[in-house]
Amino acid sequence: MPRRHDPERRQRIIDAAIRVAGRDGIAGLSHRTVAAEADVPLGSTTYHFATLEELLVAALRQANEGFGKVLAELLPDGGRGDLAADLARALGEWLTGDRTGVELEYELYLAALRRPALRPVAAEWTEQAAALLARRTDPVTARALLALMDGICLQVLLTGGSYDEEYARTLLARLIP
Amino acid sequence: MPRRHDPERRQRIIDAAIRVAGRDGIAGLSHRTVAAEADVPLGSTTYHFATLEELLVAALRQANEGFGKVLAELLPDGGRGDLAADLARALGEWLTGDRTGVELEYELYLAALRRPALRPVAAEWTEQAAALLARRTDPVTARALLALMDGICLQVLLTGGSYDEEYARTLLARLIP
DNA sequence: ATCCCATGTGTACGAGCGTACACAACGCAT
DNA sequence: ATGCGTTGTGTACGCTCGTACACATGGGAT
Repeated sequence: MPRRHDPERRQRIIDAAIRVAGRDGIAGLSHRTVAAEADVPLGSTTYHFATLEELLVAALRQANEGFGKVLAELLPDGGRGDLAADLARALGEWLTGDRTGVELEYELYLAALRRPALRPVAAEWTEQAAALLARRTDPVTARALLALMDGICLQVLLTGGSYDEEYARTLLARLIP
Repeated sequence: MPRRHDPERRQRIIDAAIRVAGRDGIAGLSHRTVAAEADVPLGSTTYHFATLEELLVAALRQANEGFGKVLAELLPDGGRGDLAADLARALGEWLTGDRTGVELEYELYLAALRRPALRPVAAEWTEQAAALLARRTDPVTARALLALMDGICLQVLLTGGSYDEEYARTLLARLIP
């Protein structure tokens, strides 16, 4: 039996959970599905994560850390260029190609509505993003830009339509005083 | 045995489903929970709605119709007053007191991300609201205002914080050209 | 009055679920 | 080497679920 005393067992389970949630949604996440995806026995997931919610929190937190890094790259600090254009481009890169990440992000948002345990994770993400944006504008505008970006993302995801970067740039620009 | 051949049986089931979804979330919605809430036998819900998704669609569609009416009242047609102020006030009335309606609305969004069958329902709601707003501004601005309102709602719901109407009014005003 | 069929009801089945728990294996301090 | 505590594993229990289906019932066309 290989992989006995696997030092990264816990991490492998988290990674598998992210894959499952990205593929089937949070609803498809169970101890069994994660165990199968991670190729570990059922008892292993229950050992490392006593409750399913604990596993969910760990997975979503790690997923969000990844998103934060991406956003930080797309929003260089020194830039004094057109903030609206930068954000619109960032949204574009986020929404084109593999949308797994975005979908997971909004699933976290909306799942947090019903599960208080997820509230802090969602709040962390918002704070982090707001702080990044606040380097280029005032805090109030930063939060407003985030709100508008959230709304635009939702509209794109829900209508299944395509993303119009120029449209987003125009509207974001209106929010910047 | 009362209520045999209940002509409003189907409607009563839908109403019960809305109550259940509002209380426990869409996740808490099952044939059995709805049947119990509606005080009808299990077989009755499966007869009127072959699949659970069918029931979900019917319930959310009806819930959204209600929201549409409320929004129509809050946004009188003739008004040429301060649109941003009107919207901020509408958001306030929506977010204060019983938040069941708002939560259900965003749960619909969430569910629609993963269930294509719900996509049209969510799209309907957006179209309807956009049409209402377009009576007071241009269509592009209308959609942008909706997006920003969605984002603000999410932030309020997730941070569990209180709603600042003046803050919302200021930001909405920036979007109106 | 009779018959048909939409409607209503109860029960059963198989599956997946979270969780608990007894037991196995192994690193490590002693 | 020996014992112990952490880590890993397999199985079982009780529950809820969606769905299917056989049977009951009664309104309305004939």
